[in-house]
Amino acid sequence: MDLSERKLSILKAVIDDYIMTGFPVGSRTISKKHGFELSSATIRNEMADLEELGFLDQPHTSAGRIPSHKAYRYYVDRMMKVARLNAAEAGKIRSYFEDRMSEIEQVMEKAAQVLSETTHQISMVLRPQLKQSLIKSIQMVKITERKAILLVVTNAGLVKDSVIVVPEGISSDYMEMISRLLTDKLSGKTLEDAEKDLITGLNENVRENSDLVDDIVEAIETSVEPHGRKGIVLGGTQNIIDFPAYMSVEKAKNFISVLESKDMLYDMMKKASQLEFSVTIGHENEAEELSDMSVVTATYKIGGKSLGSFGVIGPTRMDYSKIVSILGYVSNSLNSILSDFTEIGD
Amino acid sequence: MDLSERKLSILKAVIDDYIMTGFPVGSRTISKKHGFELSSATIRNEMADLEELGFLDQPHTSAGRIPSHKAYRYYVDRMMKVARLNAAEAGKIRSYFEDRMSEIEQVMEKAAQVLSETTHQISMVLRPQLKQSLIKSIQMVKITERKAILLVVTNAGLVKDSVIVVPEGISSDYMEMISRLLTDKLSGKTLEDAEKDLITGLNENVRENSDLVDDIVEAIETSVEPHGRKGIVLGGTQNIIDFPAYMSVEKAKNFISVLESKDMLYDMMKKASQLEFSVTIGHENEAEELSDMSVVTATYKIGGKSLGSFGVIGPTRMDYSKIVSILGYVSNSLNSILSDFTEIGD
DNA sequence: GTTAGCACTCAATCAAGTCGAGTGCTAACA
DNA sequence: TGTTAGCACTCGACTTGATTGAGTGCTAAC
Repeated sequence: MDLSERKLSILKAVIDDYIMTGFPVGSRTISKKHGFELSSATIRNEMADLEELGFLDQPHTSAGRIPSHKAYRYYVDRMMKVARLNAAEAGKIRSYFEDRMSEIEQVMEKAAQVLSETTHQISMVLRPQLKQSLIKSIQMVKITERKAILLVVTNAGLVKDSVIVVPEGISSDYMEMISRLLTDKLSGKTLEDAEKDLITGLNENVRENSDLVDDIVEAIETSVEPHGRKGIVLGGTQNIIDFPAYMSVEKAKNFISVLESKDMLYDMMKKASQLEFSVTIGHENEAEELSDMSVVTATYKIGGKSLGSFGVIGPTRMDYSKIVSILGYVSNSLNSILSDFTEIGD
Repeated sequence: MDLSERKLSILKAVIDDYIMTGFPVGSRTISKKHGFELSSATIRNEMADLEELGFLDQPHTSAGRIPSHKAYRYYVDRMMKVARLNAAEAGKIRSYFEDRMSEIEQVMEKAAQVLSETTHQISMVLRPQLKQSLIKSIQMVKITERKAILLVVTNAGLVKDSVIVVPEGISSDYMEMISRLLTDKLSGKTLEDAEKDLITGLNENVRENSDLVDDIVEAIETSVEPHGRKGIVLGGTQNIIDFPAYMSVEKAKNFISVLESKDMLYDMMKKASQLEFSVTIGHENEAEELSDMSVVTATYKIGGKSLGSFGVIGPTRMDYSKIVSILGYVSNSLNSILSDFTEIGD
């Protein structure tokens, strides 16, 4: 089935406009906004034809037209030009795939997940502040010809286990040598310091493998500041549709954007990590935006030290007793899991 | 500030009822549902007092009462009993923390995340079907006194890297021996078969360390069927609030529950993994529930073989051209990342 | 084939009216 | 003095009807 040139361009205009705006498109709009040299009446005639052919639908008599499923199909099959992504978007996608999660990171994600699913609220987890943890050892293990796993073990446990590519022909012995070298040089230092040291001090010893060194440095870097974002993991943001105060889509979006900026949450959670439990109700929240929300938090420990907090946020009408008991259980679970990471005895 | 016994129990009844139902609570409700031996009029008097004291609010003159923030605070501080979690809930929480993600799992999560954030739709990623991948080698590496990392390498790359606890006093040499033993015994087999073999065949050799064997079996188990759930990762479910068709909260919840059951999605994605790209619009979807949704999918390869698919789902009104180009880019990224996992040369 | 003109349609919006859950108050009762 | 029945009152939720205006289809002229 072939359409005339003109019908085609009108159809395309309708589809484009509707995809952009979401409102039914009228004949006048087409003739004005899309630069046709035709009057709205003419467009109307053509649109009537397109409707008869099944490409356009009319929600009701006096509304504009919207593309039918058939129109989308036609558009996808025959009219659509697939643009290349611009650099910014491509970069964004790439950066997502570039960082891996450490064991601890994973536990944080799991915690966020389980909290939101059991409480039906939005959950928040503050990542542990690892900058100051001390390195115990660094090991590289060859797993295939050109791949190795780098393990960074600190007094807060295993914080990084990432796959790195190694130059061909490196022996297991050589790797072990490097591992020992790294451990000697860095053990006892904080992750933060280690990062600096590595860049300046290591190159001489393994100059011939500077790519490898770069990979190692990068791995340690991302273990200090994973993702480079504020250290909050959110979970269950879809639960917002259960919040009665946000029946209006407008408000809900607004709140979501508050959550996503994360600054406010970060400050809150940071403060909360002082107290084993905290319940903040409505106006007690410092932030204006949260005056009809409640926040319940608890803390987790790594190596006996309270290193971070987690909790939920939701409407003041929440089942506090249940939530507190869940938080308590999760706190225990986290402490025991995280202490598993930490070795006893030093 | 102390309240009379009766006021207290009325306040508690209001809070409990309101937390349950979400509707303002009337005096009649209290006197009936909560088993008071008082008439509604008496309750009304008490409620009027409680309102004056600031514990109850009235949305408007002729409505029931809702607890004020002050009431919640009082409740949390003085009245609330924190129950112990029942076994089912505790179990659910524990099971979340029990499984770790393999490298590949992580990549899947990242893909879901980046897709939903760039397209503003709900994203779906089908986990690779690994049952049939062949084991290349198995290695255990001691990282601290009582911890080791178990690495399972297949022809689809590294599929599992989990921390396991080992009995005290096991030497690195002994571990290397076990690694070699496992590799000899299992290399060339599929993960599925390996699992069965392990349970029956290995115990004799390392009988004294049956806990260790159990851990290893479990690790391989979860790499075959991670999480034990249908193999779909969802992302960006909060984007549902941007779907105009789901302005009504009722419908939105309904759709979310369709998503969460996953059966339908699983079948769809499984089918989609045959085609490099697919666009399914509106009624073209087999499922009734999705007749006003469109699904766009693409596939990823591991070791040159198309092992899974991913895509987005949203209202038929979506920017197909942009979405297809994003999917294309993600497909390329995934292929190159996943082929990094796979070693060249066998 | 194109366009101006005009009657027509129908969702969206708003005002007025009705309904009913729940209240506060009063007076009687234990 | 505390409790209760009775009743007028309030006000949001819902219904109904009128109004508006964007956009159409059709006709007749160009």
